[in-house]
Amino acid sequence: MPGRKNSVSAKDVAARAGVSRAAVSRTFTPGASVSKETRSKVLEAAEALGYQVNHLARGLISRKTGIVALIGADLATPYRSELIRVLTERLQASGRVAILINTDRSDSTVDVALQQAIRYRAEAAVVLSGMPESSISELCHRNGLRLVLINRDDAHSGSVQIRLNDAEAARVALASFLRAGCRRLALASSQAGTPSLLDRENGFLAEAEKRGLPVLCERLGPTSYESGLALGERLLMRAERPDAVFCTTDLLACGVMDAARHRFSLSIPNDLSVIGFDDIEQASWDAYALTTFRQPVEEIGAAAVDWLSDGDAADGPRIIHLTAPMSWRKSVRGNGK
Amino acid sequence: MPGRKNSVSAKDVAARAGVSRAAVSRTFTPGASVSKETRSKVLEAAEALGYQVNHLARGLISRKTGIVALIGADLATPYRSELIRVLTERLQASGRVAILINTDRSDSTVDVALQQAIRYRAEAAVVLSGMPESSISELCHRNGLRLVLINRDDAHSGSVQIRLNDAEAARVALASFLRAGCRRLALASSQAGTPSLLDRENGFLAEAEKRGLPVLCERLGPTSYESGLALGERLLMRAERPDAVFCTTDLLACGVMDAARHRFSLSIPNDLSVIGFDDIEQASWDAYALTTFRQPVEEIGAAAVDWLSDGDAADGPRIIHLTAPMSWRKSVRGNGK
DNA sequence: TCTTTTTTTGCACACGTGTGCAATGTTCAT
DNA sequence: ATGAACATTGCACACGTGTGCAAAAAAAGA
Repeated sequence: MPGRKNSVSAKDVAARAGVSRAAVSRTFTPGASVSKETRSKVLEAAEALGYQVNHLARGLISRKTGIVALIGADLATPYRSELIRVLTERLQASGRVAILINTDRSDSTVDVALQQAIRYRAEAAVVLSGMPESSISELCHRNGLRLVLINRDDAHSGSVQIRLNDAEAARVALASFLRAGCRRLALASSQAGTPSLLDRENGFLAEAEKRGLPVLCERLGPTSYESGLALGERLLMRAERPDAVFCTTDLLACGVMDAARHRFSLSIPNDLSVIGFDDIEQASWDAYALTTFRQPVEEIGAAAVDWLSDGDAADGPRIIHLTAPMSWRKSVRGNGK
Repeated sequence: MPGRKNSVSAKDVAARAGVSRAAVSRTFTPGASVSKETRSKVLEAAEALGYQVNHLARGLISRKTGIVALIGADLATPYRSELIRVLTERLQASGRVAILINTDRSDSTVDVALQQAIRYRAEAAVVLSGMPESSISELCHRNGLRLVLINRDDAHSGSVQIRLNDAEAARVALASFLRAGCRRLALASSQAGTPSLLDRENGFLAEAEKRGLPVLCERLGPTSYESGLALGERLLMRAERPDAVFCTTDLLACGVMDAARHRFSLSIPNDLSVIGFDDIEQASWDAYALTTFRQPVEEIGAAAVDWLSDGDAADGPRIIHLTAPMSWRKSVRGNGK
């Protein structure tokens, strides 16, 4: 009588098929020993009753829940949402399921998110932003929760980091500006101060200093379009106006470009060259045609899921390095050669 | 010895605190009867061991998993990702957790997504796009999975629909064009043919017909920026070029605007007025300043989560109507009055 | 046909938790 | 001091599943 209670269980199916409950369990367990005959009887009964294996109970006994937590802030941001799309797709393809946990920008909420992941016995947590406190990281390790840290540093045991060549990309950006004939350089960033942002900032500044070039530098607010607008206004109001701005994020770059065009009537790239980072979808829109560095989201997703599937192949901390290739469009003078 | 196995359980905590396992369970169950003294002993031991309640086991026994599935396609789209952000936030605030399931645009993948939701004994599934087949919908009902359908029609028992005043908004768009002095009207939409898109299309066309006005009508591809570009080219190549385009989606509108500006050198709103729908973030960017209708995402999220919390207050099918207010910017001539 | 090998099946236990029930300990009014 | 009312605690069962183990059945070999 699975009728009006809640959900139908293996016992119900077994009763209807006239077999033991174990036979039902084995039918839905790949590689278990069931005869063709009972298998088909079970499948028929399951179909008729609308039976679905309870993954919670299965995870309870087999210690494999198939759950992976995605933890991050600013989930609706273009780059972040794209990354989430890729990760969920690849996790599903590998038979897992993603739970999505929203944090604000404070690190402490990352900690409570991780605790939530532990409560649901997630196999792993992918941290997209913010840094777990090291004590929590230890807690995760003790509870068998593996950690994937994207664009963070300072990993602990039982976790991977996935990192990009941020500093290198920033150096390429600088070289591109110089090749285009730009001389009054500027750097625009947010105040978020995440490791990847810092690498981009420092990469750009260090290279400029090595070449003895001054850089106009502004940092402002969160990483958003509005911050970009404000950054653009601040930079372009300066006495000697920059003719090239490296923005540590495409969102900032879009804001800077709009400020230049609509509030200073400048033409891009004639009056101002701009380079961003992330290659969000809007960067390819005609209104921006932004030269930028492409986040290798597919590769990041593949690397993360592959590492999860590797079992305990490498138990120590690991670092995976990926590269963000330049995507040349029309926001910098010349053709990039 | 919780040491090197997997995770620490209530039994371990009980042993360390010198109490029964039931006491541990009660300590972490709000409203259960525990003395101050044992409670603190338990909490101390739990802290020391890094104990986290196993929500899977808890859900198994109490039939309340706290899991809600979000199911949809095009997860990285601005409107979709914003909705997901709101839903995850509100679900978390109500003590639940969201699992995110990606589908492609075919309805059959929605069905397998729902089965996945059942397997994890989700309390409810929020369907953001695509339509579950009615047999699957029945399966959900039988397994106690409640359904929230956003901008779909044809609901079954034990489910809510959340719908917008799409047709009404389309009529307002038409009226705004006329008030601005536009006469050569056009409609741009994708071929997705979802209920909300159809309502917007038909609302616009029906109102135009009632007033005896012809409408240039194009439908093309999926709902994306690229489709908008192509739609813009098609419409603006016509012999008598439209001076107003209602786009059923902001993404389409952005494409149409860029086509008009960068491929036909038209000025907006002087040569062409544009109205969109959704109010994605980019609509407010200076490059677009798009007049559009705001998706009440916060209200949608609140309505969905409230309905979940209502228990079985209303068991029959329900429909919640929300309105999308107009957001007046600068892509239509005049000031909207 | 009889023995040996292999496959299939059911029983029973385990996973980690919530909770009814009875027993025990505590408070309070009389 | 005594009984009643009450708070606290432990036992044991239940939730739905996977799987080792032994029994049974089937297949294979002689």
